[in-house]
This record gives sequence, structure tokens and C-alpha cells, in this order.
Amino acid sequence: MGQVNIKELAAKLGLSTSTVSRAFRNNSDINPSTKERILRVAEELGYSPNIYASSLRDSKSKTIAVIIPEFGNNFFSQALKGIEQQARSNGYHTLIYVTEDDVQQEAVHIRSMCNGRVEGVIMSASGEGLNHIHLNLLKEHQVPLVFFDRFYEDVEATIVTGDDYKSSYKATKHLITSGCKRIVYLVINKHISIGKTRMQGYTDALNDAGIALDEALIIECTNNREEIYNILKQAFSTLKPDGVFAAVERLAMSALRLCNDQGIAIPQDLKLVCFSCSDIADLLNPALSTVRQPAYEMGFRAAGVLFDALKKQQTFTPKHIVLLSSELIVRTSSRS
Amino acid sequence: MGQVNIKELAAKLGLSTSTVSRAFRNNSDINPSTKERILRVAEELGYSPNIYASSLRDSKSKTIAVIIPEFGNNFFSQALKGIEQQARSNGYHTLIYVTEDDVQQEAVHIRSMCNGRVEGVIMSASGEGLNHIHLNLLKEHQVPLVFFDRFYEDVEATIVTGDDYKSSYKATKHLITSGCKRIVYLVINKHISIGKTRMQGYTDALNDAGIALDEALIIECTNNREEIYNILKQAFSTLKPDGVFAAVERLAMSALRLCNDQGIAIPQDLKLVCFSCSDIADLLNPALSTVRQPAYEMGFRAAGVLFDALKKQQTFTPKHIVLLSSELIVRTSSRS
DNA sequence: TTGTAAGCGTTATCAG
DNA sequence: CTGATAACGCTTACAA
Repeated sequence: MGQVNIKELAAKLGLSTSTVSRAFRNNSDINPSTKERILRVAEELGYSPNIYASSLRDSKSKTIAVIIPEFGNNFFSQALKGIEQQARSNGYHTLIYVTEDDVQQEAVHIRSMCNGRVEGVIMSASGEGLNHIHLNLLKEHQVPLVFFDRFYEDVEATIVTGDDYKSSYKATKHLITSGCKRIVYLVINKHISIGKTRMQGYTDALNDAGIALDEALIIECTNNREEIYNILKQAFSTLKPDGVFAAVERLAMSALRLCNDQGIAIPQDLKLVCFSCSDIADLLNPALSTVRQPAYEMGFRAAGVLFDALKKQQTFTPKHIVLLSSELIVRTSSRS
Repeated sequence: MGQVNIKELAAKLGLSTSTVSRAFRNNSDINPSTKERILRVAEELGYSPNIYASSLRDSKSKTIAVIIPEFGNNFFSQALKGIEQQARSNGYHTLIYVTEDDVQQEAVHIRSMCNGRVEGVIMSASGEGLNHIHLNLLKEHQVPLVFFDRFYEDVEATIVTGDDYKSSYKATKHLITSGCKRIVYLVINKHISIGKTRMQGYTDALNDAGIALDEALIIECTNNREEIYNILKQAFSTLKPDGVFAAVERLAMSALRLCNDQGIAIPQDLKLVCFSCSDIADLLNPALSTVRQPAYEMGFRAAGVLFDALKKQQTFTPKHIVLLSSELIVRTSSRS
């Protein structure tokens, strides 16, 4: 690095390193004019304190990490936006890690965070509810953790998530009252936290309406667009559903595409509702009924919880769940 | 931090700190069995080398920074995905900074990167082409920089961007040959790099078709959905356009919404084409013609350039432009 | 193959 | 208000 360091700067100024150091802190006793002179020359020389030395000195990194399962969908980018904004206004730096839905990756990332790199972690879980000893590392290293959206139930940490059960129940009930009898549930993985919770809302709504649960109507998909399409094509042709409740946006989009291709009329032949953070659901053909999660707010709040803990010097966040309510927005795709 | 350090670990093992340190490096001379024993006990005690101490020692942070103007749109999340993936496979950490289209913020972020925090920067510019002395800081501190999408022409760095001029020309020409006579150009800011380049394609296409440029048809919008809507409403009612070319997705979506609301038939009354990375353009009402930028690839390539430079120990990236071609996908919204 | 020791750039403490 | 000094935890010559 073509870096000037504090020693050189001090030498050039005819001062000690301590005095120079003080110029960069706000609380220290220092002659205002000395301070000003130091800052001016520092500016000229392009000096600023090496953060690794500082961090090493007082084990503060002013950095948080965000771990998410995937990237490039509306939900996570909006949540991330909320987190980043919160971090920025708290003067923190934000490291971002993607797991691609792989718990192994998650573990790798977590491990890389236990050497003081970050002061706290915000994450949306990738795994299934078992196998997360890797999170104990954070506890051991006293790095506070906050979950958002997807979480591990047995890990002690604050959770900020949506009222998925309730909204799923509501969405399913809405389909039922709109006349649907054979409602399929589309999900990536019915065992992970959100897939599971949302399914529970679905099954309970069916149950309460006196509709027997047909396991065949629960369709597990993948993350790949072509695969999803083919799975749905196959499933729709054999199952003849008249309603679709999709746990994630991507699945609903493929369903929509399939219906358009196959001439299945929405909402006449089939009604469709899904979880989605898309801001153009109203422009789709037909306009899509959605359960809209407050993604931005979720990120913002989760980060807020973390920074509160950090301010209080807490080494963990209390086991506590913050439920943000989602909104069921009925549009053409599920009108009766 | 409840951190074990190398000294304690060494003591517990009856070894010196150097030997322990060697166990964590791959190249050093060390007895394999000693190494194994060290690693095992380290695991037990939850030890891993403090990265700030390491970074301080050999001024390597294994971290890059990404600076983007905004968050939560398809383009940047996909680009980010490409960058993150590249970083991950190179064993680097990724810091993310958002400027909210504010050059001041950009400067603040840049400044915070010149103390060794990062080894390189990938950024999409927020400013207008002047006023970027703040980037000299990176050069002074020998931190290599790569631009993607939006750049500053006078800054020496590699640029990875789309062939915006060509695609804009093509898109506009397509509208013209589809019969449009009064094509409006929607843009957030016609002076910044992409807004400007895309406008050039638009004006040249008009020109080559013998259509006189009408400045009134260039409509500058904001970033706010309601404001955009109102601006367009006003503009459309007075200008009566029969074609729309939007420099960014968001503007086209508002145009679409407006037309839907006002009963302006697309493509009969008005044809619409826009830059967009949406993967559901085909599902819109009507299916939207788009210029699709290779966002993911752009991020991936930009990061690739940076890591190449890093591997070669270069302190800068050469002034050089990589143009990735966009694809004009004609759908219903602009069919004649 | 292992140990010793210097030093990376800062800052808190203490003394002046 | 300013200066000297030790320490943060690690790595790498160099010595053994």
C-alpha cells in the first residue's frame, strides 16, 4: 500500500503519534488548533488511520454480516436494503454472504465470522431445523445474532419474521370462499421453516373448512425455472386443481406462465394467490393476488434489534419473536 | 470477545506460537502430525486466527467493496449476485455500500475504503461525470477499481458495461419501423452516463429515420413511483405519444400502469419498449418488449477483472471498456 | 521441524 | 494539552 502511517505523519508535523491519534478521536483532550493542523496535513497526505490496527487495538470492527440463502429476488433485495440503510446510519459496514440454500456454505460463512471480523450477524436460515451446531460458534464467540424471515427454532436469538401462518391461513381461506375445491400448495421445501409454517396455514384452513387434506396436492418444486415449469405441467394435468397457493413468488410466476401457455383461464378455471414482494403484481396478466410481506421493514427491524444489542454491549439477542404482518391483496387472479 | 488467542492455544499445546501459526498456513514447514494435533485442539477451543491481526501483519484483507447507487431493483441484485459469487469462489469477503444516487455518499464510502479495509472496489457510479476527485483517493492508496454499468469517463479504470448505445438505437428503430411517429424517451436523468448514452441511441435512430428530434419528448422523471406516475400522466395527455422508450424498467412500469388506467391500448395506441432485467416481462399485461442487459454476467465479469488485477498484484485496472451485448426481446407491447 | 523475537499501525494509560 | 510506552494477535525471518 502506498499508505502514509501515523508515525510518518507525526514526524512530518513534529508531534507524537499519540497527539496525532487524538486528532482523529472526538473525546480526547487536544488543542483545537493542533487538531485542525493535524487534520489538514493528514488530508494533504491522504492519511487515514489503518482500520486493522484500530480494530486489533480495541476489538471493534464496526462491521456486521448478513447471510441470506439466495440473491436476486425481490424479498431479499428489499430486506437487504433495509439492513444496509440501518447499518449505514449507525456507521457500520455490511458484509454480505449468500449460501445458495446450502447449510454447509452457511457454516463456512459463520466460521469466517468468529475471528472478530464482525460484531454481529443478521441471517435468514438456509437449513432445515437440525444440524446447526455451527451457530453455537457465534454464541461461543459472543457474536450477537438476529434472524429474519427464516430461522432455527432451537437457536437462542431474536427473530423478526412475517405472520406467515396467519397469512397463509387467510390466503387459503380466501381461495376456499372464492369457490376453490382442489387447491394445490406450491413450495420449494415443505420442511424448512417458512415452507412448513405456510403449509400449516394452508392445511388448517382446509381443515376448518371441512376439506380433507390431499397430500398429493402439496407440490414440492425446485429453484430452477424450467424444472418448476415441468413439475407444474405434469402436476396440473393430473391433479386438475382449481386453486393455487404458492409459498414463494417464483412458483406462482411459473404457474401463471403455464396457465397462459395451456389456455387455463385465470381466475375462471383456476385461482391463484402467492407470497410476493413484487411491486408489479398489479401489472401482470392477470393482476396477481399476493400476500405481501414487509420485506424492507423486516430487514430494517432485524438490523434495529442487532444495533440495540450492540449499543447495550449485549453478546446475544434474547429469544423473542417479532411478527410483522403481511397483507393479503386480492386482485384479479383470485376473484370469483 | 470470549476469544482464545494463539498464545493460549500454544501454551495449552506446549508449543510456540509460531508453530501454531504455521498449522494454519499451507505452505509452511510443519510436521503433519503436529499440524493435525494443533488443528484438532483449535477446533475444540473454537480458535481461529484473528483476522485483524493477520491483516495488519501482511496488509491483506481478502475483502472487496461494491458500491451501487440503489438497491432493490432487478439489475443491481442480479449484478450483485454475480459479484458475490465471484468473490466467494475467490475466497473474498464482500462489503456492500449503497449511495442512494448521492455522490456525497459515494465519496464518504470511498474514503472509508482507503485505510486498507478493502483490496479492491467494484462500483456503479452515482454522479454525473464531474466532481469525482474522491476517486483519486483510491488511486493514491493503490486500491484497484472496476466500474460496471455506470462509470466516469475520465477515471482510469476498467469498465464493464452494456452496449447501451447500440441497443437503444435498435430499440428506437424497432419502434419506428413498427410505425411510431411520436416516441417519448423516459429517463431519470439524461445527463448521467447511462441516461445520456441511451438518449444518444434514441436521438440517432430518430435522426437516421429522418424524424426531427423534439426535445419535449424527452421526459425526465424521478425515482418515486407516485411522482413518475404523475409526470407521465401530465406528459402523455399533452404530448400524445404513440411510442415509449424507457431507459429504466421502473419508468416503463409506471407507463404501463398509466396506460392500463387510462385505457390507452398497448400496442395499438402506443408501443412500449424498455431496458429491463425482469424475468417476468413475458407475464405482464401486455407482455413487455425489453432490452435485456446481462446483469448477472456484468457483475461476474467486473469482479473477474478485479480479481485478475488482484492476482497480478496490480494496483489499478487498465483503462479499457468491456461491452456486453444486450438483447432486444420483442413482445406484445411493441408489436405492430 | 520448531522456537525466538521483531514488528505490522493503532490507541489507552500514565506521566509530565 | 502533549509525549512515551505497552499492548492488541499474528506472522515471518532467522536461529537452533
